[in-house]
Amino acid sequence: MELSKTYNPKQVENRIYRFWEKSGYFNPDKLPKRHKKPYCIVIPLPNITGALHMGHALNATIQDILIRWKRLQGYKTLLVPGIDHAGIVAQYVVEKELKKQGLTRFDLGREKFIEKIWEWKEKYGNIILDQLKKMGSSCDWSRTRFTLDKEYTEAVKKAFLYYYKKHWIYRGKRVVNWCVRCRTSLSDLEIEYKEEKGHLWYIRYPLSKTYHLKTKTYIVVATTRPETMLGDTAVAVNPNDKRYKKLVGQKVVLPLSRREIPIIADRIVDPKFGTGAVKVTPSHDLTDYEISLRQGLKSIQVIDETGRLNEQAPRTYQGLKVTDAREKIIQDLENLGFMEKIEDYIHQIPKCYRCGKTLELIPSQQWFLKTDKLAKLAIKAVKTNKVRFHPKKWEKVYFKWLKNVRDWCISRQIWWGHRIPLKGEIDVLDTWFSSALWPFACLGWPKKTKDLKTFYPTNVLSTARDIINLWVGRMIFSGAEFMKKEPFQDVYIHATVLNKEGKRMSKSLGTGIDPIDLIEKYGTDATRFGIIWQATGSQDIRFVEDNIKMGKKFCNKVWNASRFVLGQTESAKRKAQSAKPQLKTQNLTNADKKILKALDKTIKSVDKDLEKFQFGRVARELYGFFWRDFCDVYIEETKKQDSKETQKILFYVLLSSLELLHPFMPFITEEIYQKLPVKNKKKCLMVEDWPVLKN
RNA sequence: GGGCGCGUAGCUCAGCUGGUUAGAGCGCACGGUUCACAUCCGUGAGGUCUGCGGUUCAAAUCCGCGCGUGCCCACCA
Repeated sequence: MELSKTYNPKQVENRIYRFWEKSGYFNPDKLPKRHKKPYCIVIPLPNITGALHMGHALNATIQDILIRWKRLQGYKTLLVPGIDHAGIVAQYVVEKELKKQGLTRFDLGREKFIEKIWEWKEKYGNIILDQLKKMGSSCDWSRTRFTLDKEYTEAVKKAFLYYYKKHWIYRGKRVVNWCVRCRTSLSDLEIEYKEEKGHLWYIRYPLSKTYHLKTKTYIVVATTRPETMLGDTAVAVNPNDKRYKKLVGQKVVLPLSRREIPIIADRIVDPKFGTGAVKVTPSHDLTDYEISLRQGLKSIQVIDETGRLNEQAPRTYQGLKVTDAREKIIQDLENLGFMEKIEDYIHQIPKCYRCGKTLELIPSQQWFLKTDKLAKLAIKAVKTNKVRFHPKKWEKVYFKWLKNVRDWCISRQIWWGHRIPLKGEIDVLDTWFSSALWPFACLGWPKKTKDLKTFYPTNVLSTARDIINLWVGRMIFSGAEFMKKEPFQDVYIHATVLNKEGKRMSKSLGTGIDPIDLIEKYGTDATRFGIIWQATGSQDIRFVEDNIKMGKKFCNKVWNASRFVLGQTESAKRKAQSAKPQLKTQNLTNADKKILKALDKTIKSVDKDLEKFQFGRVARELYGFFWRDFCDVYIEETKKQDSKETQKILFYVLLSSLELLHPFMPFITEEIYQKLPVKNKKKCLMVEDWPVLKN
């Protein structure tokens, strides 16, 4: 039972992973009987278009550390894997494929197109799960769920109809964010703002009684979007603005359209911005829409769903794309003398979070979920400490959104997703509507399954900060509403992985690093250890490969120390050592006592810090203990002392170390364990007993 | 505009509720080992802990302001 001279992760990892899968221990039902108390984590649903990036690698490691640690402690552990159908995203990817053949989804028709996405899903949908396996994740693959599978679809239907009967879902024509490329509405959270250089155009709106410009009988409005003026239905000023007091109630004639519109007063207008007078376009601006509701203004839609000007616009602009219409309108305004001045202006432009296209705001018939009561449930859950954020500061982000939340636009005009379960409806639901149900739907809800009873509520949710509102908040209120219990106790928000320059890793920018490449180069254990080493506090991680190298060297150290102990322990070759030897305290040397004390201290702090999600700190503790205390000091000391006790201690400390290290570097520790002559050996290190304090 | 972070050795970062000569990994210099170590061990150089001010017997650690930097939110058109 000797260990090879060097550790070769490539030869070991696949074999060990298959061995674990065969053991059945990823499945809580197949764990030894003593594993009683449930401990469950549901993984953040990766979407079917996804590939593993460093953020996933970090999160996969974190979740697996927690699960393996609890499994060693004798918990009945379950890590639930799943894939999200990712409505807009998946549809976008497949549409892009079609485009290469010169086709659109409309050429194929709904049925055919959905078939295509399913085909695509079968082909690529499991890639990310395979990559999680490579990371060593001990998910119970027999419980893998897909958010569009039959049972999950039932859960979504049930949830929708429940809200519908409760009158929390309603239909209405509202101004929504609209992507003209994806041809669908988007929720507030699906918008990404991008800073762009633009202009602030100052346009003269002449007073109607004197429709001419010479005597300065006009009011100047400032706008970043002159083309929307065709849909203006008022000009608004602040009620306290003395400059315009006399004009309120009068009318102006809208240039180009030559419609008469009123000058009104509304408190939302900031007198300090621009000229203090703002054009009001209720159909294409949210603030303006709200003004129109307050003031009873009508709404004229001039931009249609394809991003072109419609028949409500003057004939010369009809059919033009928004950007072209803008050019022409600016030109016309200048020619006619309506343009006062133009300033450079940098502002945030709303973009579709998937295709990146600039969004339009247009009035549209959509389904909404009332969120006031649900938001209160979500707030209460955290306020009463039923759900705790780690680090706590993220509560602020959470509360802030929930306190200002608008009703949730849950309908999407795409084809890939859950059909709205009402007669005659052709829209599908927002992907996040289904993922909000994940912690209980993945366990079988609405059926009253054994899993649901055993594992709900789950214990920890570990995820990235950018979906605190998009996902975490919605899971919390869904759980509170449907299960009458919050879906998890602890929410761990892990650090964001940046590149060395401090920029977010991004495939499109070419700044991403593929963890699979690192695994190829250094092995999974080294990659896990290296990335977790940097996961301290909530500080974002500037990824450097040096840490992975360090992880590899550490693996080498663990391997060689094990070889040494195996070689030294003569008796080990003949008979199994007791995992928990009776150590005679009176015969111990100072070095013996010291290492045992250091081990106890390490066990204690590892437990304590894992409870607090201090993963990086634990990695350092383990590293320091094993390399410095055990290898550099104790092993060197044992070369000078010779006794049976020493051998027992060597063996005992090594075994305990392997157990402690196993959650962090599962493969190498399992491989070594398999070669150790341990008395009452378990089938896997994975289900060994977690070390206990000696004193 | 509001909010949240960050700024500690050449690089990436630890340093919890303030208290002995400020730590790790990588890198660097010197020496040793190669009978656990595709290496490892030992020793060492290197930091006015972003700047200024304050609280304190005592501050990298708490407070204020400035500078630099990153992120999130927002109905300044």
